[in-house]
Amino acid sequence: MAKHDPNLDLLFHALSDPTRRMMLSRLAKGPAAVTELAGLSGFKLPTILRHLSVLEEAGLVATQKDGRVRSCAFQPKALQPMTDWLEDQRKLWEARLDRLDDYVMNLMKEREK
Amino acid sequence: MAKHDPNLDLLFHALSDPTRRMMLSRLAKGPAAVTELAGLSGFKLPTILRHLSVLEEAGLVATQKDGRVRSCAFQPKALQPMTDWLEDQRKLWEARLDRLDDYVMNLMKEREK
DNA sequence: TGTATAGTTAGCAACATGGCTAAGCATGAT
DNA sequence: ATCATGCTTAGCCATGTTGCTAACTATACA
Repeated sequence: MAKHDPNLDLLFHALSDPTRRMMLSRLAKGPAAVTELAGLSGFKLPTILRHLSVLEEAGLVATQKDGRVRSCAFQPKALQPMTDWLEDQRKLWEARLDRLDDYVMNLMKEREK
Repeated sequence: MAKHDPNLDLLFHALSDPTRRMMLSRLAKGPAAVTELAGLSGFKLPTILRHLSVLEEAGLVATQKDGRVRSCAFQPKALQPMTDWLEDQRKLWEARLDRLDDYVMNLMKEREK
């Protein structure tokens, strides 16, 4: 029940950009170098590096250098806080529906009297 | 297989702010007026209205005026594109693991020779 | 050693975001 | 009719984001 999870801010923000989502989709299929990601997106290298650092700060991508090439790898576990949040919301929503249900049932019982 | 879904941009962006997530959590429990949302957050009304419009544009909240009070309601269906995207990513990732698995199996078979 | 390749860094410009105050409008209560 | 309430709009300010170019570093290859 995190009141103000900065991790979620970073996660959702990272995913709110189509270029970053494209990068992630590529990386979900396997690791790739920065230049390949740049090629796929059509953006210049510095731009991609910035996006990459956003993804890294959100924990969605881990990178390491092999010689002069930086290899980027998708980190699926980083999505967990998001799915947890979704689940929390669903629970709230369903509890609400349950209460509504009770309410309606009571109304119907009252009517029968 | 949306190449550049602007809907997802709006969705993820809307969820990237803690104040907006707090508003959503409140609304998941049932409808509320703008003033109540402002009270919960501690921010001023205009600020909350701005957040509200972001949530509305993402389709996450629907509002309507009853007299002079605007009632806000959570729209859980709006989360669907996000869960779909998550599912797509998961598939990509698992396909990758499958290919890795095949690769390792082949390696082991080679070794047996 | 020299040259091409792969990143990296600094910094600029345009625009978006998130907070605010002040002033306005519409509705409900007296 | 008047006043309080609840929302709405306009506009300001500080900061963050997203693209770029230019200049730099570091590694591989000949």
